[in-house]
Amino acid sequence: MSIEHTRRHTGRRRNEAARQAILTAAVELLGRPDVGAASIDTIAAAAGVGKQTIYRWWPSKGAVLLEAMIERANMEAPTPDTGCVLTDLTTFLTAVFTAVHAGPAAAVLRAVMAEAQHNQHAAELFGEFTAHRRAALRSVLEKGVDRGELAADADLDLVVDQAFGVLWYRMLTGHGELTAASASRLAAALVRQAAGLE
Amino acid sequence: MSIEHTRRHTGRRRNEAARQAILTAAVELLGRPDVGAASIDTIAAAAGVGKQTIYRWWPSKGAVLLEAMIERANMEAPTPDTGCVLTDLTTFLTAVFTAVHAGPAAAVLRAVMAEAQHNQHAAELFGEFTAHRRAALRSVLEKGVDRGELAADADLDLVVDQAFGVLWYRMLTGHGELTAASASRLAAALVRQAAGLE
Amino acid sequence: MSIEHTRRHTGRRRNEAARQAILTAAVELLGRPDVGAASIDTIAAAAGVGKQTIYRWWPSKGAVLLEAMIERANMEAPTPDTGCVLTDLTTFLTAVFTAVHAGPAAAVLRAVMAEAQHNQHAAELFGEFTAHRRAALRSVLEKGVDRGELAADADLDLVVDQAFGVLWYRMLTGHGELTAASASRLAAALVRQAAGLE
Amino acid sequence: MSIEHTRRHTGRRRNEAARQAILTAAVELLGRPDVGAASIDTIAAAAGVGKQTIYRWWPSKGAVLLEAMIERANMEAPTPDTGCVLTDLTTFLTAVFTAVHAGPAAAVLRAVMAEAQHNQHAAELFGEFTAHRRAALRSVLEKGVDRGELAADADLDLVVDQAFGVLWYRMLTGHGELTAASASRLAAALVRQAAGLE
DNA sequence: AAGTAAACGAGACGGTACGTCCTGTCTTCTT
DNA sequence: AAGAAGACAGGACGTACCGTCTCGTTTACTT
Repeated sequence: MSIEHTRRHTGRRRNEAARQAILTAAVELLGRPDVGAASIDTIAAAAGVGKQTIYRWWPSKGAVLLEAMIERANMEAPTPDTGCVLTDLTTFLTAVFTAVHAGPAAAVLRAVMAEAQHNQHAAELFGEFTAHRRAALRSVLEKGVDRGELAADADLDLVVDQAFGVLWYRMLTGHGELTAASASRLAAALVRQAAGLE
Repeated sequence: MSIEHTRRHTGRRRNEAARQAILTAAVELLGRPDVGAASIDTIAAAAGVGKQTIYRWWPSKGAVLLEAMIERANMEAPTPDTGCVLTDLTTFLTAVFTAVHAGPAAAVLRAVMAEAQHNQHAAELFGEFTAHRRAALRSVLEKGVDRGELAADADLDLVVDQAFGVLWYRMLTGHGELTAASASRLAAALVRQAAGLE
Repeated sequence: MSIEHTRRHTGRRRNEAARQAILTAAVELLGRPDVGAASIDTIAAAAGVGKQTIYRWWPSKGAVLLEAMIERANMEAPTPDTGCVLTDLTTFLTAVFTAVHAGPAAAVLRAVMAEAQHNQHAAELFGEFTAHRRAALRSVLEKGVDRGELAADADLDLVVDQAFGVLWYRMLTGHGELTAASASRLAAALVRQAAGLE
Repeated sequence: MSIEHTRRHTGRRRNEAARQAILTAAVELLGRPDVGAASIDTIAAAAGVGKQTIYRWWPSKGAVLLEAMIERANMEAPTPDTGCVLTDLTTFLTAVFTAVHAGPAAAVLRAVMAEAQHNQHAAELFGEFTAHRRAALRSVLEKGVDRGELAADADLDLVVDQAFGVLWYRMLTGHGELTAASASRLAAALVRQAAGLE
């Protein structure tokens, strides 16, 4: 028997309402046309929160945005399993492309990326996020390999990077559409590429 | 009506040494491990130059970095024409990947990208730059179509975006190698993908 | 009508140890060379006490310091009555000067004064304190008047302000000694001044 | 012949208008009934100035206030020389008392004093200021000694500290008037005290 | 040679945002 | 009910940059 229950926690608990208000305000401000409107000060003011409450729980602005992104922007796209890798991949990419195309997600993602380029904290968190996303997509492709739809020696990491590469490249440069049609074409091309050469 | 083509210019000319010193200092500072060390102030100080000399010739920090990138980082990759699209594409991507892999180019590119996310000037200039780069790569692929190596209905814009997408995605997330071998694999995969399905 | 004089008090009583710890910590921290080290947070932490325990019993930081001053710094100088006003005054001022000269009292007094300049609570409490101190000194002088040692029309309020004025002025500016010798000279000068002109 | 004129100054010069605006705003804000309204932020805002412009020229808020005090509050009281020490002292103290009694000077002086209690820079500057003021008053008294109006062995430093002590003590505690009548009584008392005892 | 004009190094300016610190209040669990 | 712990809103602090604006100096073309 372990003692261990010396003292679990003491003092006031984290205010969930404040946390939500901060994330909401962050997303809302990033959605504004005025780029750069989302500073820690303005987020705190918009959320009706002290700046310290932000810094108590997040190490940097990027971390706030990342969390907002994950929670708000619903980037947790499904990893479908219909038995057909083309269908699965199309579904996955369509979900991601349209999520980014329509809502405020693109602004948030772009801001997170920018933050990660000159902020250590943000870079690490962003790295974890993208790794997780790649793993999700890879698992979809691996099922295709298992079923023999894709070549056994296909370079899945490369395929994954091509998929997310197109997404990020178009989002960051602002060129090219991120439509459902575009996602379908990309999915088809990638499957064709990885299917092997009969 | 006065012709007035007398007196073309009066006063001191632009100091090329200063221009070079600014670009060099910018690249050098971005190469530092300390991210964020490259501000206009620090660049000016490092170059032994007044800030106004920077703003006289460039509209924003992003513009300085972009020019530094083009001139220093030697991003002007060749657009080879050997008669074989796989060879041409491999050459192109290898040049780009290794340029980014080795030198300080990656740091500069990442900084430019970050700048472009919250700066109008920088975004436009960056857009022009990437459009130019895409056009270069596209011309390589178009020759492949003309020769029948690639399918006539291949979505070349998508292929281009996949190529640059992988580059930028790996550079920005810091994941995945940007080696010559990696470039070759990507070139081969893209040609396979666009070759058509006979 | 219910009498209800059962249950005089319910709940835990005030913790005297906590009170002492707070006052001790306040004085100790003010004695530190690092000026400004004494905040409510640091006092609470040093005393091993919650902040609320401080605010439950004192309305402001100034009030804590004032109480610490009165209790610790032993500012409750005696109001001697030997039958000789010069002796009494010398004793009084020597006690005050040396108390301030030696111990941590000066730091506490200076902090209280500073607090009182931008804090309503502190100002009022400080006003009461100084009024009480003036009354004590005045009573010493009044006995001298009664005995005919001082002129009947002597401006005792002015004499009192001269005495405390020298003390505070030297303490706050850090100039001039606050020694026993100095106290004696001041006492003699004030008696000479107020004795009238025979 | 010395060369020496290597380069006197380079770059833009200090903006005198900004300096004046800062000092004016500081005094104006301290005059407000709302204690604590004078922060660096509010002073900068009221003066239409960036905060850095304040920090570029003054090491602390106390330094700003001190300079404002010296320049605005016209604390440079005259050091009269009429040949009669009582007249001179009365004139001097009346000028000081009424200056403090009427205008915004008292608020500024109190704030400077408070600053000096927890700020090294401010303390040193304040020390210089008060030393200068003491010297001025002392020179008035010394002439009285020279003329035989005051005792040759009078403790002039003590007299000076009594005069300024009464001023500061009354100002800081808010008790007692600082009127012309009050100044006259104090002058008379101090002369009587220091005149010697024949 | 003298005049004129632009570019230069230097650096002060008004602003905005940062991240830290402190105050006084409030919750939560423990004594 | 009081205490220790600690989160909360608010707000000041002092620093770092940005992009603009003087300064006095230097360099080059025009007269």
